[in-house]
Amino acid sequence: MIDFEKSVTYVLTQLAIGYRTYLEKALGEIGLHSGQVFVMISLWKTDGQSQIDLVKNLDLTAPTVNIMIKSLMNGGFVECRKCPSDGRLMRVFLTDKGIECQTSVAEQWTKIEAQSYLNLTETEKLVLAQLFGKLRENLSLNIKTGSTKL
Amino acid sequence: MIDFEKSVTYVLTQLAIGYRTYLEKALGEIGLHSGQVFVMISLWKTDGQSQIDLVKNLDLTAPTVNIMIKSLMNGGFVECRKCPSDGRLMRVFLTDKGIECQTSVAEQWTKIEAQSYLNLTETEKLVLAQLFGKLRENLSLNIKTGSTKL
DNA sequence: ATCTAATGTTTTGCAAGCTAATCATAAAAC
DNA sequence: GTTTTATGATTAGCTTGCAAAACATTAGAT
Repeated sequence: MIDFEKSVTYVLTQLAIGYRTYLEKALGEIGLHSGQVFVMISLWKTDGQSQIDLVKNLDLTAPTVNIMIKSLMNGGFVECRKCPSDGRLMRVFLTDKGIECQTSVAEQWTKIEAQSYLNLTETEKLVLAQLFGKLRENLSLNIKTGSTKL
Repeated sequence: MIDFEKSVTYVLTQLAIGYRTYLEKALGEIGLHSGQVFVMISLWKTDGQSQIDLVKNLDLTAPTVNIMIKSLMNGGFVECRKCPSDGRLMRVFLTDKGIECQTSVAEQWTKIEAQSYLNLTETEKLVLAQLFGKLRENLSLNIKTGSTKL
């Protein structure tokens, strides 16, 4: 019988909950939530994306992104404008507030990274990044091919 | 400026979403959901725990566990009995169905693990476990001491 | 030009996590 | 013995993720 608690699935899931808690606390003062910040990260890279762009870039679903954008609009971080050339598209643009808060977010983010890396050597950091890459490959393998059945 | 997308926080969060999706699909036929299965894993180890026991063992909050137990009761996986010696405690016991499904869950879980490990050597598996351990330490550090402020 | 397809957004309804507040019971103080 | 305090369970309300279905608009077929 498999030892659930030592499995990647188990440990990684637990870690992710921890990271979410950290993010919530770190972003609370800025006015962002743990999920919304990922939308911001994508917009800081490429402003004016449509929802479907964000869906693809963030690997989330349309309803998830849709709701997050609404919250971000309420918070004054982004604003939406219908694309004039294609009425279906809703382009999302950063407001000044949305642009400016990047610095604060980066600060908080850097602190969490530093804490994560507390007792890791440079080599270990590299190895971790590599292993994460492999895990991601392995998982997305089936997703991309569509054969999600296990 | 920090490269958000290459950070542990970012990558690990994305991975966790992937694992959740996998779990949902793998457990769907069994009738369990991705969160509930962690309660089951704890009960398979120690049956008859109270909610507060589960909260501590799973590192979750009381409301989260409370709702999961309700769902698990609805699904017929567990049943609850008030502790006769302490009326506050609600002990959670596995039903036959709850005990029996462990085999199926282990099967599915093993498949996900196998897929995770597809292109990893034995050494890499060990290193990954070690690194996960360190991350967990680093994160829970502040949590345990109470100084959650960043 | 019209009808159908496809594409993008939104709504609805669920599960999973949280905080804060409430209720029930037990333990402790007095 | 009564009151206060502490503990465990629950409720209410939020964010975040999903699937499925509905809606709006564009593109394609005829």
